[in-house]
Amino acid sequence: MASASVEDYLKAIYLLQTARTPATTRGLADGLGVRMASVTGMVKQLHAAGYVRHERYRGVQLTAKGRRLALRVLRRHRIIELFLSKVLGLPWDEVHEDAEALEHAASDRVIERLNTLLGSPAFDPHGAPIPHGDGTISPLNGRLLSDCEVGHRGRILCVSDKDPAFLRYLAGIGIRIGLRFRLVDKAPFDGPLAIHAGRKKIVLGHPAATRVLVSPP
Amino acid sequence: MASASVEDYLKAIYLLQTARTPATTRGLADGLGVRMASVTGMVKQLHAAGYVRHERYRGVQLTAKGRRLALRVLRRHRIIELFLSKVLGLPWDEVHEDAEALEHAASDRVIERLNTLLGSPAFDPHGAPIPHGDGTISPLNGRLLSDCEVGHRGRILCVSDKDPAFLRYLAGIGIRIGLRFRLVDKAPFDGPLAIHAGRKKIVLGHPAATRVLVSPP
DNA sequence: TTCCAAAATTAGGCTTGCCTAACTTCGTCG
DNA sequence: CGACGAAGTTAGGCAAGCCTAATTTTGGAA
Repeated sequence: MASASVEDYLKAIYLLQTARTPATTRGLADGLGVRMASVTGMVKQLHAAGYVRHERYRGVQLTAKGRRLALRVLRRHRIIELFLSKVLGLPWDEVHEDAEALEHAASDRVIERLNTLLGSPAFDPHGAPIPHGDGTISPLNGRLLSDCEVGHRGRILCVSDKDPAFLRYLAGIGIRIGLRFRLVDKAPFDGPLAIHAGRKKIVLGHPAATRVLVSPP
Repeated sequence: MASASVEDYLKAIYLLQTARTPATTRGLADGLGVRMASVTGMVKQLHAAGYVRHERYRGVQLTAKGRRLALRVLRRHRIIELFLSKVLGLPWDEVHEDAEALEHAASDRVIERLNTLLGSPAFDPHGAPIPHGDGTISPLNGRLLSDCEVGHRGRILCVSDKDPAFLRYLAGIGIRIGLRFRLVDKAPFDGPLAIHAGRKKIVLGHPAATRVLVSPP
């Protein structure tokens, strides 16, 4: 059985790769809240266990085995988030932390029962797809808000679950949204954005905006 | 925050004390599946943290602080067991292990929501009382089957949750039960017992029987 | 092209909680 | 009483995962 740490690292690597950012030592250290030296150490272990490929001074890449485990962890995480939100009635913007702890303690049996109880849902409370039991996952075909042109309209498909205040700010999944202008009109992918979300006008700092997927036009 | 290990030790000490057996190094080592030396080491830590009193070569005793934490852990454990059994539909004799893992990962908030979902239940699936949120617990006024005289009749009030096969064997909480005879008629509290439980005739080895509480006549 | 800051790695250390092996204490039985 | 086996403790070690400090590599800017 993989340790909770190993599971956390694989999940973090998967999430970075999925965001089309290479899984660097720096990125993992920031994402996991540990020092870079700790990441280097754990990466060696993950490599030895066959979970990742690693080229010194380059990032890491999940092997098929690593990806499989990462998706299993992500499945647990997202099913638990949905359970906490839908069944226990916890606010959708506050379930991440609890899920983070429970995902390492819940057995496959418990997870599959929760999945049944929830009706084999396709998405978690933040719009992220729930990996299937067979180790596959359906892609989201939205665009990053930060990649969109000014004037783009759509609906919020998916947001990061890491920051409760940010989640409350965006109001919800499925909300109509429009990109009004970029407050800093420099490079296309830099600086804050102004949007309409529902009836509110919102200004998003870039790091937040990169974590918003909107539906295609 | 106390570690999962600390919580497990305190829970084990509490359970031993409640069974009116002194919490010895041996008893804790057996109950927790570790070596005696490990128990001695951890007991030092528990003492330093103010959870237990300890006299060398005698057992340990919970302080008020230790008892409070033990009851919090036990509350988590029993609420989770009931949830797994009643809401997820896991067999009542198989929920112990999953609860053991989840009790260290579930936040107070999650536990209180589960408690509400379950209707603030008084007993777990094995008939054990669920400690209250305020750190108190209602006593069970039953007798240990192994303490009863031949001929005693009553209902199963509570059984240990540690051994699934044993649980299935006993059929359930509330079942009528009668002590027929002791297979070894030596000292009153020794050797296997023969009982009627429901329609079945059952032979209990002593260690199992000591974990059965029956209602008074 | 060189240089420098950021990224990455190595070396070495700390904590937790477990282990084995060796020793001490306890309590029971002859 | 005395001895012996079980219970308990101490000493020393190990693995996981984190840390800091020192060193190496990289890649972009002057």
